[in-house]
Amino acid sequence: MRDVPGETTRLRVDARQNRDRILASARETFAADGLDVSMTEIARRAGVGVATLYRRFPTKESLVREVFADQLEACTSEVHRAAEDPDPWRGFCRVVAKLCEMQARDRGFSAAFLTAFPDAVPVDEMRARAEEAFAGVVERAKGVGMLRPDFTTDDLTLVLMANNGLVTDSVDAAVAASRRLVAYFLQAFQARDPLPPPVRLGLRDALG
Amino acid sequence: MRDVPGETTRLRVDARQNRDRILASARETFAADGLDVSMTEIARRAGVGVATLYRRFPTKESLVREVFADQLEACTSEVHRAAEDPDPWRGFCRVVAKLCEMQARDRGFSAAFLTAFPDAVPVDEMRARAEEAFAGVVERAKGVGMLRPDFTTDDLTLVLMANNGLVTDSVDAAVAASRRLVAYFLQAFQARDPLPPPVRLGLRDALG
DNA sequence: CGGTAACCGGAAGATGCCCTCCACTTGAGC
DNA sequence: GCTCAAGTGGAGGGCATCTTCCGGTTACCG
Repeated sequence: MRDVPGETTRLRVDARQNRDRILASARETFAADGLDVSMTEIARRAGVGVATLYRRFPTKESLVREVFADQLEACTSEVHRAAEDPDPWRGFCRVVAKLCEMQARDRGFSAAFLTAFPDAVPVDEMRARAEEAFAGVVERAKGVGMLRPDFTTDDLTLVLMANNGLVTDSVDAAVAASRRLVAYFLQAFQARDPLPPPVRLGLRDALG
Repeated sequence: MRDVPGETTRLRVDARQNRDRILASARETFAADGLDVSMTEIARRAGVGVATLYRRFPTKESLVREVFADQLEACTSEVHRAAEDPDPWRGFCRVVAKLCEMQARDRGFSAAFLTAFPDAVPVDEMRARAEEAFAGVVERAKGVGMLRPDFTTDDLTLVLMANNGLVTDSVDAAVAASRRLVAYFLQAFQARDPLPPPVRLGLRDALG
């Protein structure tokens, strides 16, 4: 009762355990079967009643958001890591491959990321930051002449949506298909006849 | 009453008209909004009661199958046409582009084709015949050195599934995205340094 | 033109989903 | 230990969907 409003209320230990079990169960189930799983089923797998589930997460959307918040965070950190790779092209390739693999491994994630709840605010915000970082990756990869000049950051969305279409029964099959897809994409994205990176020559150098 | 069993019973003219209207309405609605449209809605748009719809098509699956039967036929004929293109690489490119565009234009089609009712028998059968023809296209395109040797016919499924992921609000946006996707794919599929087509030299020619 | 079988539309049954209500239980502080 | 607010589970409300039922209607055939 005496807690600061707006701050997360301290939960009773059993409630805390139930909450954790719910999140774990939801994560697992969403990953395996996508977002079209009933709340009843999630509660059943977590070993709690459906009311317990709804007290913690007032709506299914809030549950989905909570479940995928950290995955989304992992995505953006992956982009930021790529932005700091000393080899711009390698960074670009790695981030594309990594994002696609994450998507392929978790069936619910891509649905949550791309289609399900497009007006989830923190998603959009984080997405915007990631996109900004990705733009940097793109520019650097173009700068060394490895990425084709007509590549745009929107093409990442294209890749992710395409990758999202690779729905299969088993996760392994999805990952394998995704890998091949990414390999094709990266070859298409590579500049036709990659030039050696441009060098900025000082006059001193030129005059020996 | 006096018709050969196993043959399609002759319908009364009003029933025939209603059946046609149902099919037209379903085609249109599935194309625009995908397969997740209620039978009630389809009946409403066709101007008939839902019972009429169910008398003609005992289940939703049967309606979907009937609606997309001819689209599927168009697909396979597209593949066969490509198999007869004098330029193998052009035939290959065209069939990939054409199939993807058809998919992008009709939102329900790709769903019906790839995911919704995977055990629809005529679908599988027709698919098998189309795949056989496509294998010929692939071989010829490889033969002239334009298609990379490690391309397999399964990659067409990869392309179609990827293309299927490009779900957008408007059809035009989907088609545009699909076009760009296909362009990327075709560049990736092209042999790295395409050789001029191999020629079979007879000794007569060589000895002048 | 009349009989009848085929046909029709809308109401209602069955199922599955998200979510709420409420009587009962339990952990936490004194 | 005792109190009681916080927590709990399952029944069921509201809604949407696919599908069936049934009383009234209509096209076909002789």
